Amino acid sequence: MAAKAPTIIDVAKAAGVSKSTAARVLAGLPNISDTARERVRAAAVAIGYERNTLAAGMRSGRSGLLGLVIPDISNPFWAEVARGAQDRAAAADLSLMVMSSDWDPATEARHIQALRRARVDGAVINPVSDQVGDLPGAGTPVVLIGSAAEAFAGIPSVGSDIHHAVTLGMDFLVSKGHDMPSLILGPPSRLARTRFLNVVRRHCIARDRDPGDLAIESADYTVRGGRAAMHRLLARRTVGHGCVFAANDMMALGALMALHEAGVNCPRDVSVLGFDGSPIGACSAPQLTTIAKPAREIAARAVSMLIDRIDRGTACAIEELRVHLPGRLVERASVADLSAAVRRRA
Amino acid sequence: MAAKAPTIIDVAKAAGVSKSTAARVLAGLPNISDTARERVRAAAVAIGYERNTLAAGMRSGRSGLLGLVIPDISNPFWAEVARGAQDRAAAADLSLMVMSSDWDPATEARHIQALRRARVDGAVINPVSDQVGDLPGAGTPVVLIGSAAEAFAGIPSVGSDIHHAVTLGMDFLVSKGHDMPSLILGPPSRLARTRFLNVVRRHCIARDRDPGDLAIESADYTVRGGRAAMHRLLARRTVGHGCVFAANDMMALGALMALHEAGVNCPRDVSVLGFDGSPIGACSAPQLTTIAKPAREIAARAVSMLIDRIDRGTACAIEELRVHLPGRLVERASVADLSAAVRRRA
DNA sequence: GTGAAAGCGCTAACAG
DNA sequence: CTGTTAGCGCTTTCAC
Repeated sequence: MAAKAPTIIDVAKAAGVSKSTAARVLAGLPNISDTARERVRAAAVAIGYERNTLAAGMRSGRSGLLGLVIPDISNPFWAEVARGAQDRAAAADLSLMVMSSDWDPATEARHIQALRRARVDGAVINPVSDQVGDLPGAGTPVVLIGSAAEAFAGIPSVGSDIHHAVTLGMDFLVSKGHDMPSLILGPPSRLARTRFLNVVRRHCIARDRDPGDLAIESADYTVRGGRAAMHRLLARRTVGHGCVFAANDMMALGALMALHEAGVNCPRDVSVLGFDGSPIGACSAPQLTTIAKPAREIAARAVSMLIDRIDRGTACAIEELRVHLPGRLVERASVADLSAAVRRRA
Repeated sequence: MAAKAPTIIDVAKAAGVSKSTAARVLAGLPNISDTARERVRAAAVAIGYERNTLAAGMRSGRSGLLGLVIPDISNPFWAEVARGAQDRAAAADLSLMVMSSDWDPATEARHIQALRRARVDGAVINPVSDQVGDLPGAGTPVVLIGSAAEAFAGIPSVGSDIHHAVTLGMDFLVSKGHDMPSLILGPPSRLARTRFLNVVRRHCIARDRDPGDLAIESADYTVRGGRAAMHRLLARRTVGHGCVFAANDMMALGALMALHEAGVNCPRDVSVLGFDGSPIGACSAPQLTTIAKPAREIAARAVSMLIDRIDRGTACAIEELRVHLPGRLVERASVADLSAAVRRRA
């Protein structure tokens, strides 16, 4: 068993200076003689000193820790978010604690409590619960991400522009000659679902279609859920399912599986449009056409904003703190071009 | 701005007892009068007290933090590992810091330094560098995961039994009537690659084939890399590529893409066998047949072992601390059954 | 420029 | 059973 980790006192002793001189050098403060700086640096390296961020944080009130709470780390989209946040945090020399809430408000609450206890300097959270009481430890800066974020008054947020993104998808479907898509949405209780659905409804109304005719199935944002939902959709024989718009890529992938299992050819018989832009969508067959959200940028931006708030306090007006990043269409192979087919026939 | 977080002193004051009595109650120690316990608990809840784990850790020498260093959080296999570790850590009321090394030794080193500075109580690491100097902060318990783990003498490890897993794959290919597979392996410098390759070689020798005839391409464990490698393999016209064995699922998925792009039907013309058991393999077309490694169990086991070592010190013999979990064949649709075809013809 | 001293919030010995 | 007293390793006044 190695001896205890060397402290700043050990460094000071080895360098023959006082604790505070050593501290100053190590913190890179000015007003230090070159000799002292030299000797302290050498001593630190020599004895393998590594600053104890816990102890430092204790005194300075900064733990150097950031939290990230996302719904599902095994979903490649959220994994990308984690990557983006991680990288941005590391660039600021901050450590990130990533926690997966599993879409469960209770788990989310436990994670948030853990972050509070760890005295994180701030947290980026994708809220699962639509109503949250004390998301942060009172006074801890928080930045929300995701489509439901704006529901929380007074908390800054960054996310994709869901109205724009869904519209992008609907317009694309129309441009390819599709009519109203059937929908595979997330769990009924989620606010994100409502927002997604409402954009679709608005689109229907604008094109003189009855939103009430929309075939809708709900799932839990997983491949398995999307697959089951697609099967249910197929069982509804009264509705035509020329195309399906899924609210995330995992469910879209599940829909693809279901179609394959049911012997329905995609995109020839049924088209599928995803929503996320998971890199993994490029591996399905047919490759998934999807609306990509800039996962890494969203995360990086959220962390930047968080760091800003930590440093500058809650200075800026909240209105400036609603960032919307545009989605972008990634056209691959799961949506058929009916317009071309129509043209060909003519 | 909210006031500073309440401390144990605030609780004590509110409950009308001393700091240590409050501490005892909060720590659940015995020898406390029911009245005191009652009042402290009530006071804690009333003022919203939340223990400061940093401060606590400072005194007790335990930070309550665990580290996990994996190569790539966006790879679903490693995401599963993260999940497993996270869950196990949470069960022990420990927080986990997950870091992605990106297969880069320098990044890995930085992450490990961050963990050391955060004074994690222990860390689970998948070593990227085959030779590592001071992996842990001297004295910090470490458990290694992954196939290269055993190369580190004196550090306990848990991983899949790579010999068993690769053999499983080779035997399966043979049972389906395939001969020697072409290989898509990881980067040349990685120890894991050598071990994988050597099992294949041994298999060749046992079946009177010349290992020198093996067609081998290297990639970086990504979809993109696997795809490029498969294209290169296809370009080698001198070798027959009845089947390809990839060293991880992402590369196998990339191979599937390449095959599709080249107009080669899988599994009819070329079979592909993966290695990992990423859940996402079920979404490709054809669905990926693969050797599944128990990601969550590996991670959970590693964390359990780590906690054990933290609690009990470095007590047990290292020999007992090499855990190998068996892989398992997940037969889906990317490997053709040539034996059946042969039988049918007869 | 440098050192001495006072805590940050908590736990762990000690006494009572 | 409970209160008092030291620190954990660091930062941060405040003197010199």
